[in-house]
Amino acid sequence: MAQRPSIPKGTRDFGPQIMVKRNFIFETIRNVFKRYGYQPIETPAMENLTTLLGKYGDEGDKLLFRILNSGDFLSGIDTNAADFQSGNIASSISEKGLRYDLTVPFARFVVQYRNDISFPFKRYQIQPVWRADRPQKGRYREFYQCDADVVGSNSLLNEAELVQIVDDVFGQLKIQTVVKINNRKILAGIASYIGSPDSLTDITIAIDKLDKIGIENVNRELEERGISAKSIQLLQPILFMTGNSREKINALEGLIGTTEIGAKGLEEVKTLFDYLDSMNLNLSYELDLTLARGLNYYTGAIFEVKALNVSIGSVCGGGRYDDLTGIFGLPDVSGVGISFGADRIYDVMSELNLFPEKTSESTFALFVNFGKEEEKYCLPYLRTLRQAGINSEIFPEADKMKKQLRYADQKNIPVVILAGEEEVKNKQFTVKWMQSGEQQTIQAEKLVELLTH
RNA sequence: GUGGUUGUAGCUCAGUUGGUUAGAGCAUCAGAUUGUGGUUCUGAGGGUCGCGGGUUCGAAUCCCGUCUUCCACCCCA
Repeated sequence: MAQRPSIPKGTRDFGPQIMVKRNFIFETIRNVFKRYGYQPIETPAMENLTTLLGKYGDEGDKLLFRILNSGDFLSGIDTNAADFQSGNIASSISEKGLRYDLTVPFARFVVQYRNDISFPFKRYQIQPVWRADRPQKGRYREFYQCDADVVGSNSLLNEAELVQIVDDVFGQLKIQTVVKINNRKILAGIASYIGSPDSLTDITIAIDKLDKIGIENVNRELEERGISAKSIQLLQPILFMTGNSREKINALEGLIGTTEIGAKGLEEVKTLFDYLDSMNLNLSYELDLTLARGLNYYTGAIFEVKALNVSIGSVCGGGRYDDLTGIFGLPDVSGVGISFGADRIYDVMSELNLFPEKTSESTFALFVNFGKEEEKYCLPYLRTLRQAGINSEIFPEADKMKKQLRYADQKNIPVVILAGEEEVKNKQFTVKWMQSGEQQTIQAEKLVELLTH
């Protein structure tokens, strides 16, 4: 009754060759995080739904994977009731869900361990998250996020530092990127300026589509969403705004600078750009008013990093959240963070052929196995090589040499060490360099020396 | 969640208006070669034609459902 094995939609297996590359990405990001003084934490794959629900907006709630309660999950539920529908009983039969991102679990963590944490707290976290989205290229249902966050500090220096981290990471990975920067307070200022403070989300969604569908369609959509003609009129100069980041900021001051929240947002952005301008970054960064970012909890700066020259969208995103911990009972702790999408970074690097050839994770030397006596002869030297930090192995059975060399060839092992009857008798090894095919016979005690040079 | 798309050997793909026992290349394994891989030659194994149902004398081929893939919308890493 063997059935064809498979894995759920939108999930993937990773073989050894792929894992070497994935680990390269993880290690690069992890090392940068450490360099900036961030400390690691991990949280469970599943959280209580009360922790997760309502943090990501209606769309986000729909994309949460829910975990069915164990045991008789229908006990206590009237299956004959008139309102017996999935929507109504969902909360009764499921109380846990897979995490949707790392930021919300982190906020929960901070509140829960507030007495053990000294602020500002800088943490990094590299773990998978799950979204019940419809998969596409660069969009998976299980993927890794690499997050760095600072909580307990309002300073915009943190925002600047995160951009620096982005610069370091993508610099090391050799990916060309642009950081799009916006500020929720500016968006709120725009909404307030045009007299529709409650329509902030409608307006930002509409602005976001400007490039795609054009000004007329955007205006029509705003109208359909119930924005008044006067508001739309006031919005036009903002939609048509051109120039570089500084010019846009200056232009905005004459418009939304009159609103309290808009003025605050502009001031924050100016400060951030001042910091960034003094940092000698390699990547480019720009104010992008069309950047809205759906996550509900952002209140200040928002970032999105796009890789240049590829079809895949954003590879990194983040922003400031002033009251995420407040939801869990710890008010007045502001945080700001950034999240690298490892899987998309992988896709970008694949597409652009950016992975380095060399990998330190594979085997360097293989002892060919000629039989029981020869095995015994090799084992102490195998141990010595390993202790010297050389990745090495012995073929586990005395198969044909052809097969053993083939194994080395396919595993890309550069060095093969042969010890047959002759070598054992003379306390020697024959070392074969696979790439050139050259081989040399040396005294056994010279083996480590030869291979470490 | 809405609309479209894809699925034949491990991989990339052929497969005639519906017609015998579904093919090729690459990969795998074995041999040529008992201490030498990549090249070459010879041979072999490997298929519930995504899955389930229907139409038909007969289905990889036509119809319906379902799963999966990719794409657009939505949203996002």
